[in-house]
Amino acid sequence: MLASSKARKQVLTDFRRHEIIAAALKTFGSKGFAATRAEDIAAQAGIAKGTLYLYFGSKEDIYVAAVQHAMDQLNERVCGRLQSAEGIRQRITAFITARLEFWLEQKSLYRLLLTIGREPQHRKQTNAVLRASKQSMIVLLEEAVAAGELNPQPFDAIAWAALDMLRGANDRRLDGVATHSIEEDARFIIDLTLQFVGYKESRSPRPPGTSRDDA
Amino acid sequence: MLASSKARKQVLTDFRRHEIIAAALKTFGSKGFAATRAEDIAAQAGIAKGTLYLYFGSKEDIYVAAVQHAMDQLNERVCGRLQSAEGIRQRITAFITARLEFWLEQKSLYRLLLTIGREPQHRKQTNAVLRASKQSMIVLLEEAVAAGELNPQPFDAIAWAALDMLRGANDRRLDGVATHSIEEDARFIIDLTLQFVGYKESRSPRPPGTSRDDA
Amino acid sequence: MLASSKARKQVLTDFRRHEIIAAALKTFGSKGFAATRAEDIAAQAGIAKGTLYLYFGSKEDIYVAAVQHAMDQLNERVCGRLQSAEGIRQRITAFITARLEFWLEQKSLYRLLLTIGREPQHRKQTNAVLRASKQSMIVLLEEAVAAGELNPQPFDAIAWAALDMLRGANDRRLDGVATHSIEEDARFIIDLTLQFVGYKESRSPRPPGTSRDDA
Amino acid sequence: MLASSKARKQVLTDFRRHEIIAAALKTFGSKGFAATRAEDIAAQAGIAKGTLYLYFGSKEDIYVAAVQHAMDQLNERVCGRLQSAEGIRQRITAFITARLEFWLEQKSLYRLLLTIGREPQHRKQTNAVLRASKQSMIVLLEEAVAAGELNPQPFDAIAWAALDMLRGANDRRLDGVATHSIEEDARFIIDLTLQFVGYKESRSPRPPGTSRDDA
DNA sequence: TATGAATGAGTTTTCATTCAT
DNA sequence: AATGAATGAAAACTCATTCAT
Repeated sequence: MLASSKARKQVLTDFRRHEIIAAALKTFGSKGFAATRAEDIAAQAGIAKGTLYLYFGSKEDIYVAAVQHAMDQLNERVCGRLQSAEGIRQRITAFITARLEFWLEQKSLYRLLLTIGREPQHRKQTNAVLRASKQSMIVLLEEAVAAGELNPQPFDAIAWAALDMLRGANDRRLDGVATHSIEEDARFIIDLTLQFVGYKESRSPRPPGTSRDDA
Repeated sequence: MLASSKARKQVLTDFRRHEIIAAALKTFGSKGFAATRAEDIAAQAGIAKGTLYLYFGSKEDIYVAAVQHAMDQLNERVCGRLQSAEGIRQRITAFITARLEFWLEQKSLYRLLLTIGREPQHRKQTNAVLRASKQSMIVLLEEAVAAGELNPQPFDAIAWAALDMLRGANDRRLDGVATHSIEEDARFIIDLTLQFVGYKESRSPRPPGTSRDDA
Repeated sequence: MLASSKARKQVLTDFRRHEIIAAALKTFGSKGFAATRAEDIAAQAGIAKGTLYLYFGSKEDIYVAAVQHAMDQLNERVCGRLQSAEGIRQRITAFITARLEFWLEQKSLYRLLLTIGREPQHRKQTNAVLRASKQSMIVLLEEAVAAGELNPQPFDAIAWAALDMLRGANDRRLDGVATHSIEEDARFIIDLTLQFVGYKESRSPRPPGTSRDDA
Repeated sequence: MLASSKARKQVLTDFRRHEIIAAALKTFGSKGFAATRAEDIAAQAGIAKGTLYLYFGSKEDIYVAAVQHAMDQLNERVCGRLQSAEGIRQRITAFITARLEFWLEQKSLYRLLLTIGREPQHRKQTNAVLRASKQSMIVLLEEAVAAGELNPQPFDAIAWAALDMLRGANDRRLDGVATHSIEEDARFIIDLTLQFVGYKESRSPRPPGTSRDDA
């Protein structure tokens, strides 16, 4: 009974934290970090200023939590997409497209990462997030090697390159200066990436009972 | 005499402005824009707080001037490099390398552009700067078409891609997480770009009637 | 319950605002407007600097509120006095005396009106206040005409004259250079005014069933 | 020779001081005291900021000098007018009219006296100025007594009253809310004053060989 | 003597954070 | 737990005054 009460309390706390994070994302994203007052976030969340400090230690803490939350969401989204994707082309497409779509929905957070995320005090967290993304991409490519779709090779550089292009595409889209659709952007990045790693379309993805490198 | 006096005054003013810009770059670069107080810049420049406002109208004005100053320098540098470069490979190499080197020297400013440069109020200037860079790259490629080194094709996407990769390389280098040398980064970007636009080394750049690699 | 809570809050807010106005009057009055820092007012009110801005938007706002507050009080005072006054002599006496007494008690505010009240940006409000006073005086005289105590005539000039003398008397009293008592000052102004408008004491004020002009 | 050189220097210094005072009057008058920067005065005077401090110790000093200068001018003007005026009516008319005209020309200074002149730190000088004016008026009336135009009586109150009305007329004129011409204002004040002191027009001013009080 | 660049104390206002209710 | 009134540190910017030239 006591345990259940505690659990219930925990759920409530989580709920409040989440509400605050959502409000923070909206507000930070539209006004920027510096221009957002604690009160703005509270108002957006429909609570009082003081309540904020019951759930977070400071404005910065809220920022950090918001980023973490968003990254979790992004990962979830990407994973979901990858589940139903087969073959390196489809999988990279899922990886790229999910990211383009996600940030388009999360403009606010994206802008946040672009600005305050690069201020000295947050650079570390931001870099960690980016490195994680790159690592996921490498894993994708390694799996393709394992599946016999690609030849073994160092993937570090091309993974960064793909993410860099992805970032550029995002920037331009969110700045309203994009000239291509999400699909076109994705297609371009994927083509360029696959071309670079020497992928041949003919090598059908995982045709059962096929040996790897018989080019 | 009067003219010379005026000229002397102008020189002095320019000198002070430049001193302030230099101090601002250093301070903004290490503490970020928001965390830098006008007084910090003054201290770094070795002048009084009030003096700042004799040369600039506001903290923002200093930022804008600093960016302009740096862009001028960058352009000068790139132009210088291009002068002595022949053939598309050499020219793109110059273009990329100059940029990698420049920002490595101007870490402070680079960080500035990454943070405040992306705040809503500066997005426009920053985007203009980026678009100008992309345009330069396109010009480079078009010249290669004119010289018969490349086939005509739309270069917009690949130009953005190259700049995106360049930016990524810069980011990682300035964040201290780079894993390659400037030369390697440059080489990678150039290779990827040229490969994408269908450049064959054999088509020797402008030495008429000479073949390079005839594998 | 909610209503009562809101009401209580309103009362508290009004109380604070009033406290601040009182403190402002004291401080402005003794140091002048320009020399008074926001912090001085806060200190006098026994609150923190920032609290000021919870109740007023700026130093100027406090000034405007203080003037409004005082004018309300003055009007109330004068009205009260007029209620129990009969006949033009008694009524003008009430009108003048109430004003002399009021400003003697509100030295601070009086000084405020004399200084900042005449700065270009406040001239309008100040003039409105003065015009309202003059209008009251005219009404008084017109009522005496209606009551048959005075002959009809233009009262504008004499009303201004009376207020000018009143102001002079106030100035000298508050500057500590007055040579007469309030009663003497009042008596003088009233005599001069009534003499000018051709008032004869014999004409007893409103003796019922009496015709008007039988001089 | 040395003496002449010193004298010449003195003349130059006086000239500069006067130029500065003139500039100060113009600037203070239009912008108010607080809003006028030392530099504004210098610019108006066509000299450099630093030069100001060669002739005056501070902004306040300039203010004090400006007031003194203006009062000297006013007195000169009034004296001039009085020279050619005979009889108490003409003389008071001269006294009042000269003042109305003078301040109309010296709006700037008038406004200055109305605002900063009443700030605590200047009240003393301002009051001295006012008292001097009142004293002049009393002298005028006493002379009329000596000339047999008026009966001896205490003139203090009526002198203040006249000056108060004068001030009111000036205020309204400079605030642009005057409803009468200078002549009408003057006439009104004079009539009221003379009426109060029991002046009879028939008593021709100084008709030789006439006794005083034969009412 | 004249200058005007440099100074830095001083002012208003904002807002993250606390804490009594 | 929730509130929001109160706090006061901090920051941008101004301008009277100084002083080296």
